[in-house]
Amino acid sequence: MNITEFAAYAGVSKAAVSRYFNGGYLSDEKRQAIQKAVEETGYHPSESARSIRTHRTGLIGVILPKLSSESCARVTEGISQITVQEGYQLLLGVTANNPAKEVEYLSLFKQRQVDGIILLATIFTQAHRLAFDSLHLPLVIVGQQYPGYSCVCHDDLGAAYALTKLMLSQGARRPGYLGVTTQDEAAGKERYQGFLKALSEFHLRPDPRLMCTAQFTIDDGYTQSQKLLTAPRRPDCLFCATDNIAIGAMQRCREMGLSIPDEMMICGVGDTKIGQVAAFALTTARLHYKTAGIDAARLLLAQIANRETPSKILRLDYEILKRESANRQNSETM
Amino acid sequence: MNITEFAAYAGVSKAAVSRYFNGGYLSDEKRQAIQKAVEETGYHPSESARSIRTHRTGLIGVILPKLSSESCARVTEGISQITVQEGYQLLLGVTANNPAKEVEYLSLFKQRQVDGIILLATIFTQAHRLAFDSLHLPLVIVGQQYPGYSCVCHDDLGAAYALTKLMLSQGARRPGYLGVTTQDEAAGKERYQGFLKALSEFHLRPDPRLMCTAQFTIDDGYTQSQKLLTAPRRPDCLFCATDNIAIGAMQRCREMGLSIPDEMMICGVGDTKIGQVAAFALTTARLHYKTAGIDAARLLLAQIANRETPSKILRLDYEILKRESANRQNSETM
DNA sequence: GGATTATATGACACCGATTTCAGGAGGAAA
DNA sequence: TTTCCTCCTGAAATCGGTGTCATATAATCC
Repeated sequence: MNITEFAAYAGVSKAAVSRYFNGGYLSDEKRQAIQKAVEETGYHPSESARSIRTHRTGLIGVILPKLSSESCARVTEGISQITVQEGYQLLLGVTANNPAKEVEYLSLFKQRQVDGIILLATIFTQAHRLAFDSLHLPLVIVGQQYPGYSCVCHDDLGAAYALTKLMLSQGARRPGYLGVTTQDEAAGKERYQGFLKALSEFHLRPDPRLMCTAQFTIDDGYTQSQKLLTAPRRPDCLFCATDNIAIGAMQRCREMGLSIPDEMMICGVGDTKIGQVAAFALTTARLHYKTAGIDAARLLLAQIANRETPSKILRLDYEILKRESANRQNSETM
Repeated sequence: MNITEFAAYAGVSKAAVSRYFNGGYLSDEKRQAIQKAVEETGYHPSESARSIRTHRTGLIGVILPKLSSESCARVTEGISQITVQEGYQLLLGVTANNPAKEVEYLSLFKQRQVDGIILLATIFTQAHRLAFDSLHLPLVIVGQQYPGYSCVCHDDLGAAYALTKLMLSQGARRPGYLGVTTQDEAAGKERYQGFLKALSEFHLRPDPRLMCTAQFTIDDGYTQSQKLLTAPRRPDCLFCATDNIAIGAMQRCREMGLSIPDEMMICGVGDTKIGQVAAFALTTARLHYKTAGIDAARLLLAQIANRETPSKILRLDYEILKRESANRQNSETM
């Protein structure tokens, strides 16, 4: 049923019906007639038709690498919470960790004329720059910083620094590093720099033989940790760029019979569920994923409503959770 | 830029432009002219405008209780994989475990004229029945069975039966049950029946003092397990309706100093990451969540294309993963 | 050669809404 | 009584596309 039929059914004009749904002068008499007709027919205006006139779709695009990653899911849940309150609906773009697909979704969402886009960013390429600049749409980036656009990100450097320092201050002197690609500015480069900063504070030189990168998975944490743990002089503590990687490394340590935390301390970053229930509860930095989603959504809505500058940077803090995996009860120093 | 402006720019008629994007007779000459103009201007037709005529939006609605639940995320990832291939995009409705919101989203998505809906169902109410019947839209239900509609579900009864039997056949004689509300037909009622079936096969009577329900979380598994584990004669094995609950219960066991699996065997259902890395690797039934998403998407697409009956039931099987938490090396019987 | 068919074209009606606009009715102020 | 404002109304234009249709040309068939 369309507005013309419905208006006839209700005995009013199309304009009156439109005013009923969108506000505008309308006598009580007609208002009630329409309300009654709505109840009887279940009529509701077509979103497609209305967005063709209003140029707003009530849609927000969310682009993310993987749904089954707890951090992404939590960010998205934060986004959903806020946007739904304001009557928006979420359009999902899952890239399967393929940066080219991020760009593809930007354009796909643009075609669909979403009102704004939130990008859970991973790696930036030249194509990203072009896509951003030709987007002409409110955009908020989560997890990475990118000049000229609104971003919500974590204090990756600070968290990595604090965690590494925590291990060093408990006596570790041969720190190992199991990170992710430095193409990822936040989880790769920033956390690496945090690690280095802690080392230099303890007058330690980074040892390339004790450093390695992995994918964002438990499995690869397990696989890649082998090189480090079988090195001639193996590390006495291990900073891992994510909880998943840390869990994988920890499994390897258990298999090798290394005692945790005495022979080997381990840290992750993120504070996902998995670290809490591991054989040795994982020392990690809690990152505020859901808050990031909430803040990103608020920033985006403000941008849509033109209440906010389109390039505001929000940096969320972290919280160190000192648990078994890096907690030496009889540590010499604290 | 709209089609009229663009047609003028390219030096052709509106109809030619439409044919360019939708197929239809078009001379090479015009085709090239339009292609050139597209490259120069970046023009693309408005989805809203086209769906107003075609009555298809290229949108599929997915309604789910929680994004940060691994099982939901995996189903959704399966859905995304298939639908994206076919050029559809996903509209997300997160209900935060509120069945009323499921109904709300059904109507919201209908207003938006999505081409179909996939519902990761939890609990059915009277309102659901009404909403389903007045939907008039392709619909596939995942995780539960509902007569008259296409469903993709797991063999919940079979999995629970097999797991319980696995524990009983290793010598357990006082089985405990930590389930979820039986309002949930699949995870609640079916798994409960599977548990009972195994008991009766071993000529055991269910003991109400050893049975309890919990929410779907680790925390509540931990909380609710207390009653069972501090019962006068505590159980010697525990069937938990989900992995999360099992992990919570296992934490409690460790704290109480119960040796696993000798004093207490534990099972979960689902095979989520968390069970694999727990202190004692969790015995569980792998449910094929991603496959469920894939199948549901295929079913829905077939329904949209009118190639499939709207009430086909798919029941996926399971796979028992016998791990530490319920694996007595020296078990008397197998 | 005439009939048929395949290819190609653009004007125009149409999809289902919103918004403008001209104007009517009623009340208050001058 | 006139003027002005507010409240209310529906016809019509508009948004940006798609689909139909009448028409034209060229190729093919008998």
